Amino acid sequence: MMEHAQEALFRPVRAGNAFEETVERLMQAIRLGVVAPGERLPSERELATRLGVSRVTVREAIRSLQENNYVESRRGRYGGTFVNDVIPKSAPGKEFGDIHDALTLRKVLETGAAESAAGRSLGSAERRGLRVRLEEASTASLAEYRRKDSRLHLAIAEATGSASLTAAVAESRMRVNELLDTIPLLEPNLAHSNAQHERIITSILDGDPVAARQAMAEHLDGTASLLRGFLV
Amino acid sequence: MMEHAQEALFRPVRAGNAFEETVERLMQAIRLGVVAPGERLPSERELATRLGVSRVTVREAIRSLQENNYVESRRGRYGGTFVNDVIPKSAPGKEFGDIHDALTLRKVLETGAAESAAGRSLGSAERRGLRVRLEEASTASLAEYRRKDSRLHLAIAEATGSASLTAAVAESRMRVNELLDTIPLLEPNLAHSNAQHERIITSILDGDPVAARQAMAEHLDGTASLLRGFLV
DNA sequence: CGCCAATGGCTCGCAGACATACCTTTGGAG
DNA sequence: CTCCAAAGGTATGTCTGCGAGCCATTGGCG
Repeated sequence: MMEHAQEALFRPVRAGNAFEETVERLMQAIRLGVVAPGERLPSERELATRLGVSRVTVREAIRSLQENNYVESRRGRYGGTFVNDVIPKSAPGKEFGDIHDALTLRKVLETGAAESAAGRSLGSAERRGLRVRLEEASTASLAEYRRKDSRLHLAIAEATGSASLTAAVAESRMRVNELLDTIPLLEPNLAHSNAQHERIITSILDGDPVAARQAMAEHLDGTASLLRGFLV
Repeated sequence: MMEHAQEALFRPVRAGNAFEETVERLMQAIRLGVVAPGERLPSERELATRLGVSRVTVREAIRSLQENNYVESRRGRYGGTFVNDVIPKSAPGKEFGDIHDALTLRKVLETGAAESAAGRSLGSAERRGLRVRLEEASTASLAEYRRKDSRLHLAIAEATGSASLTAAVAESRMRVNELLDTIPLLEPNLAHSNAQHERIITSILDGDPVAARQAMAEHLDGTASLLRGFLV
């Protein structure tokens, strides 16, 4: 019997209860900037349908986000639940094994996504989307950088045309962002990142998978060593 | 708002109910050969703990496997639930989008895993494990090939030292295996695969990430084009 | 031979999540 | 000005899954 493979296969079937999972997803959408501050979340009924949970559970999750000041709800038609500007922080407490695990998975997923995206023939809408995200990230302030950065990386994953891969990248980024939130973000890092983003997107749009992978790998290695340095 | 990233983030929070998820996991362990025919599954109590579900749910899942002749249970000390030799088949019914999705994710994960494994300094136990799995796969009969093949690929994922990556590979393989089960497996494919496995493992043991990735990519492209040919 | 530890087999009450229905608020359309 | 569609807010009965405990069976150990 393969002892180690069992650890992967016999891991818990559900990350938490329906409520916790739902909170986690909504947090992801907000922290990754998929729904920006000031924007509206889908309606409770729509979220319930799409997330596959009851509306009661969605409401409990939203309530918990309200109490932590992530969102505000307004009633009536054209009402809804809106994302606030202030985004609270989370606490650290990670172990080395977690860091290796998270960074290994991220590198595999994101370098693979970059290569895969570069290998496809992208539609004009997709090409424009990538350029827009790149522009947004490059002009972002320090405060909003992490969110714009995530949106760019998610756009790259989407450009692979694989929903599973996009979902995996989103989850992976959440894990890594939790780690990144515990270390400072400095202007020089930001400038460096922007230059790397430029190279990645150019390579993808040029249809050069090797260059895209290479550029993404260098980009990720930067934050990876930063993390290892700060946290170990 | 990023419309497409939402599809990934607002996907259902739970794949199915606890029972279905549990059946799925046990099926994975069996179909991927992590628990071989004749071997015993962990006890119900242990599975309940590790899978994070109640023992009642584990028992219902096992019951369903029994009814489909995957396993048999024996009571008493040194009893347990044992995997049968006969492994029933599943029905097809896939769409093109699913295939692209599954194959894209698999390629990203497995080429990444091969490269990552080759980039680590492996312990002697890990090196031996890889050689054993390679030997097992190369001497496998047609009937047992898929299982031995999966065990080898899982061993490669494990060699990255990332539990998340291993879990992702396991899930990805299950999806692709479902597709592979619908097309014939021929002797020439098998011989070809074995040669490729040889190259992959050699590259990993030699610590050559570029060669390992390249070899894995070629290996996967083989079955990928086979699949696209048969199913589209 | 008898004990007993570890396994599968079984039952019952509770808590979480669900489906459904209805109420309240709001602002644009007519 | 009225209406009403669409959003959040609330209540209730049902059911799945869980926890915990106990029973039944088996084979090795003393």
